[in-house]
Order: sequence, then structure tokens, then C-alpha cells
Amino acid sequence: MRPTPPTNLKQLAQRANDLAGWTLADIASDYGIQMPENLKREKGWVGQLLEYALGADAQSRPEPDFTQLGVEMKTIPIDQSGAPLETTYICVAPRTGQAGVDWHRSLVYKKLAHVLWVPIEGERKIPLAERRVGTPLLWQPSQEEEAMLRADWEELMELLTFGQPITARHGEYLQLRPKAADGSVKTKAFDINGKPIQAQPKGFYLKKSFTQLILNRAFITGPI
DNA sequence: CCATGATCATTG
DNA sequence: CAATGATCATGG
Repeated sequence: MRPTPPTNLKQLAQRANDLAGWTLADIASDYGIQMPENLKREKGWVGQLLEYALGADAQSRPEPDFTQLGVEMKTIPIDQSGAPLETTYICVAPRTGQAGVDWHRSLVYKKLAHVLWVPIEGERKIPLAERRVGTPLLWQPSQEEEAMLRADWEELMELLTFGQPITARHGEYLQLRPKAADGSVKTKAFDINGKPIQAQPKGFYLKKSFTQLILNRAFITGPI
């Protein structure tokens, strides 16, 4: 049976803690969910499995996964030393209609204001079924962390607003990268002269260095 | 179509 | 070999 949404933070934290140490195969079998051999075709499978097991209810709406708690859940693939293996997708980057939106009203802020990080063994040499769930971390950005994110967000929003060329090299901790099914997908945007154009959709991503900072704040990582 | 869940795979 | 740019599946 599908778990109901958690009603408070303590319950969410407890459920997440109960998953630590189990393999993905253990969890999938608990719910009778079929496992793929690998993630080449179902890249979001791990995240969807954990959302299911924890009772997330946002259902791909642009808001935090646990709507009553305002908590977003992110699985984070880690290597043997606990370092992140991938960047973390946050949300789509608005290309129109965002003039005047401030940081605290942004979707990036709302998603990152409270996050349940669930580390998962992610090295490709470990068969998907054998990968284990690590110790979860309920996190809220410190003042310093929020300032870092905000500075990047403001820089990136300016690029978006003024239709300037964007690469993943902008931003220190937050970056903008393509976010689409393939290169043919286009969305409405404005060019540098303010003319409407069709442009490649972009998404906000957290770089690995930032995720590493978060994990460092909570866990001992790396070889002794 | 667009937003969710992300990882893949080519490149520098 | 890390980082950037590209891509895959699902659901409303």
C-alpha cells in the first residue's frame, strides 16, 4: 500500500531514517515495484521510489514534495567517500514573466528552504539493486548558504531577464543547464533586444560543490 | 506541452 | 576524469 503523506516533520524524519541501510531492491520489493537493470532509461527511478516510500504528494507540481510540510525531497547519489556524484536539479528557469520577482518569492527559494536529502550509493559499478540508502538529512540553509544561493540566483535571473547567452559556467553554486526531452524542445523567451524568440528550456541546478558543503555540515566524509 | 524525477555521455 | 550539454520516463 502506498504510504500516506507524513503529517509532521518528526514523522517524515522517522520514516526516512527507517529506510537507511536498506537496499533499493529491499524497498522496491516492499511495495511490489519492478526494478530496472540500470538507470539509462529511467533516470528518475530512484527518486520516484523514495518519494513513493515516504508518501510525497506534490505529484510533479511546481512546489515542494511534501506539500503540508513545505519540504522538498532530493536523493543524492554519493561515492564511497560520501561525495556527491551528480549535480542536483531544482526547478525550471522562468524565461518570461519574472520581472520583479524577489528571492523569497522564487521557486528556487521555496524548493530549497527545507530539504530532506537522502544519500544513495550511486557508483555505476554497484548494481542498482544492491545500492544502499544512507542516513537522511533534514536541512535548512544557514544564513551563509542562503546568501551564496541568493547571489547566484540574482546573477542568473539577470541573464535570463535580459536574454543574454547562458552557459553552465555562470554562477558559483547554482547553475543553469538545458532541461528538456531533447534539443528540439523550445520555450518562449526574449532575446537581448527584447524580441520574443523560441529558446532552449533551462533548469536551475545545484553544483556538486554546494551539495558537498551541505553533507559536510552533517557528516564526516572522506578517508581518515 | 510542461513540470516532475534525475543520470547519461560527450567533450575539454 | 570532471563538467557541460543532452537526454529518458512519467503524469497531469
